[in-house]
Amino acid sequence: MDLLDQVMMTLHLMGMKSIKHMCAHAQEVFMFFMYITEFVFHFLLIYVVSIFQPRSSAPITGYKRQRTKAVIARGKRPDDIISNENSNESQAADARNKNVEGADVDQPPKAKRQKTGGTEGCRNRASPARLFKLNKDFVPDQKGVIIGKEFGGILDLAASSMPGGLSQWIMKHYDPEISQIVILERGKIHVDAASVRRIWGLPNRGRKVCFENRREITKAMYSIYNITTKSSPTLTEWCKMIIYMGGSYDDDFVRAWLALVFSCFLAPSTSLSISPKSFLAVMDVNGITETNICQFVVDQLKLAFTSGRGNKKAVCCCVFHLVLLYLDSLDVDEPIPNLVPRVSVWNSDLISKVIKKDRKAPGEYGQLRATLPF
DNA sequence: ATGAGACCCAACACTCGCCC
DNA sequence: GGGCGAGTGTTGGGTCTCAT
Repeated sequence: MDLLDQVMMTLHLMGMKSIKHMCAHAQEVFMFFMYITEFVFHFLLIYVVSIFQPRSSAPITGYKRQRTKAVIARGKRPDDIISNENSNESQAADARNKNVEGADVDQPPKAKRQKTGGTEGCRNRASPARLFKLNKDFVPDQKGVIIGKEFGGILDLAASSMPGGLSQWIMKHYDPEISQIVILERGKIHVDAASVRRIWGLPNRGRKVCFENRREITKAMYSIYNITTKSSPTLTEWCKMIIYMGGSYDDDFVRAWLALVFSCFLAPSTSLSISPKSFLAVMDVNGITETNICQFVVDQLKLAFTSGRGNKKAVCCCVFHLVLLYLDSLDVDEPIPNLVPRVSVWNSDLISKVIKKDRKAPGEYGQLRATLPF
């Protein structure tokens, strides 16, 4: 609230009526004088408090602190980030920001730092964050049934976010025609069902995954989970529903969790609702181990990157698999456990450490040697 | 009804540069 | 050189609109 708002509110609270009316009676002149004095006192008090009040009540620790209003008001978005171009507009915008914060108007804007990568290309809609958060709170019995369905690799997800720069770089080097990550002068990494099995430990045998809308299956799922809304529940609502199951580890729990895995990680759409396409694949919980999930992941990657979809802004497949596959092929000069599925090894710390070593330049990777036969 | 895409928002992570 | 404040970039989750 700015100073003017505070003054207006004070006036309102003090019940300021018509001054003319107040002066109508001589004996009230003194009262009016007192009133004005009180008003001025309030004004000064508010002004002094506004000067000394802290900008945020949050504790200031390192770089984790509240931003000033000018920055908080509107976060940077991909379209805004034209950062390294020294355009007049961006410099003017910088100057405006500084003005808001009371900085010296005549100072030239500081040079912007280099971009480190990010979302200037396709935006990956498959995020491990939601699953990472949800999985943390599962009880051992719930984890047990998921492991029993050979989806334990998803539970082992040790990284809470995608390394943006590297994933953008890898997406540029993925060739869907031959299903390989092709890095010039270094070789190729095969993206096949066996690689998905090695990284994620998902089922790699049996029938093809049916990933399509079936009205009767959707109806049945809605009935099981008591969904009465016409439209699909959002992923957030779906997660809450799983949490509210309160540690239950029956088929309904597994089915709901699997639908989430498909909808937000293995084959996400740009929509943030649970995808009814996944219902057909997960309806038969006991048959999921006889469904070739590994091949499905590979097929989804191919589909997402085929030429006809090249102009899309969002990539709806498991890009994280490409990232882990690449990282796992590098010769890192430090001991990395030889566990499977490999996803359990690659936690956020290790990923960022290796990425740092592999970075050639902002947005460019390939510094480390590869150990796998390219 | 559903998915695709653009845009929005906020929290967090990172880097730079000042100051001691 | 290290701590810290401030600015900037990244990311995940959201809404809305439009096409199918």
